[in-house]
Amino acid sequence: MLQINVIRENVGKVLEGLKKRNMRDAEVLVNEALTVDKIRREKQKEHDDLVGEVNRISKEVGNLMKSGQKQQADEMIAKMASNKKVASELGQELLKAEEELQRVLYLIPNVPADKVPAGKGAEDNLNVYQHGQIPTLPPDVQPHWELIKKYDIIDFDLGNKISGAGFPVYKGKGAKFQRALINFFLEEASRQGYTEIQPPIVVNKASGYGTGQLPDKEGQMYFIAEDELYLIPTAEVPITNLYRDVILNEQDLPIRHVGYTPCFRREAGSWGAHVRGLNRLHQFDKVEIVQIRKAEESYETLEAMCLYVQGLLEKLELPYRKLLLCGGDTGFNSAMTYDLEVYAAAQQRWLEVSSVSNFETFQASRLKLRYKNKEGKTQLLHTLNGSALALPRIVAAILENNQTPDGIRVPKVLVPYTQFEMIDAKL
RNA sequence: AGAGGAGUGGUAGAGCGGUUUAUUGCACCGGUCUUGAAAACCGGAGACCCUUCACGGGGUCCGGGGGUUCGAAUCCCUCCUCCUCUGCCA
Repeated sequence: MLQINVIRENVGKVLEGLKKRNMRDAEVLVNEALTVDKIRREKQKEHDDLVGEVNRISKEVGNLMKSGQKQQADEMIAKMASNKKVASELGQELLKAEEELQRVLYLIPNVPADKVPAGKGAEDNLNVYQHGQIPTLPPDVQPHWELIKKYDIIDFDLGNKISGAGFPVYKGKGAKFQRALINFFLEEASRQGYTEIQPPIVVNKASGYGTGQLPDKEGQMYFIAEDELYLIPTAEVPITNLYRDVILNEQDLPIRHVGYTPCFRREAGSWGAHVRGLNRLHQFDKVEIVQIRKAEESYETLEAMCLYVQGLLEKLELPYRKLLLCGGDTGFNSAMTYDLEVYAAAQQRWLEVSSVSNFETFQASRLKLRYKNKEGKTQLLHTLNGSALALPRIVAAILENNQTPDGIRVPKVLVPYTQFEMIDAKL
């Protein structure tokens, strides 16, 4: 959520930034917010002045009562009755204005950073870096959805039976490979100084609002109506919300966390032609890194986090490219996002495996996540996160790129975790 | 899940309708003393909103929400969380 005082003081810059997102009604929303804010401030002042007077008179009544001047007290009470009524009405109006302002602010996305290019969608993203050789595979190369059947490691039919589409069952070496990847990612992050967190995988409404999934992505999360809980779409939600309503001390910073969780996404309306096999799932595993930083160091941190994820891809021997997302493709909450995509040689497609974002104060202002600086002033912090990494497409790329006549070659760095070097015959 | 008890500032813990602008201890910060520190003494300290160039002023906050009252931390309703006992269960 953008802060209203920031919008008020930088209308031009905010509008110019939002233009890069190629969104139609930015100006309308911003103007609406400013109008409601003006009303809110007027009501606040009227209300406070009146309540202040009522408070003063109440105190006098107390004194009169105590000194036994009941009649005079009663007179003052009578005189105050109308003031009280007006104050209560003003209070209602103020509340309404505040709610209205909140509602509008929730609809305004983050302002993209200066470096973010304007653009409509994926075609306008900037390819800023590419690494690794695109593998040349023999003509009889198989896509991963064939390979998982050949070696009986991931079973979509079984998942269909017990749950539904998009809930695969991992079996044998397939299951062990998942576990190996999760452990590898967690260990690598720990070694870099990230503190491991194992959070709940359901969250309440307040957490959904805290990181911005609500109200923007209401229909995209699984919801348990009976207990009013949401299945998390990413570990970002519970981990970042650990710091909701928190004022940190400067010496507590920076905060660096890593966590593994399954992630749940309804993906309503997003199944298309290229969605096969592991490319898109309702439930998948992901290791997420989260950082909380002071404003002045957040962009440096974004680059560092990105380089860390790139390092993981290099250790896994996967060819990848790094995209700086354009305004239109940058998520609602993010000020700047890099996507990392690996090349899956059989599909001959780039698959997004990580998204690393700086949210600046957008989440922090919803979360009320602040720190006390050296001067003793409380300031909003910046939040950042990135996938490090999401498993299914990594698995897809490794299966496709590393296939040999004898089976799938496990990347060297994973062998200590898998305890096997090839995914071949059934276990 | 049922019965009972409890939620107050960083923490412990008083207050249970009107000198509460929330007592006090500890922890914290500043000062005096000291070469420095400790001790002692003195002082300070929260968050949010509105207003002001600023100094300052006003309002809100005692788990959340609602109510009673001229006046609520204090009384009532409701929800949440924690503790004890009982039940159930990985």
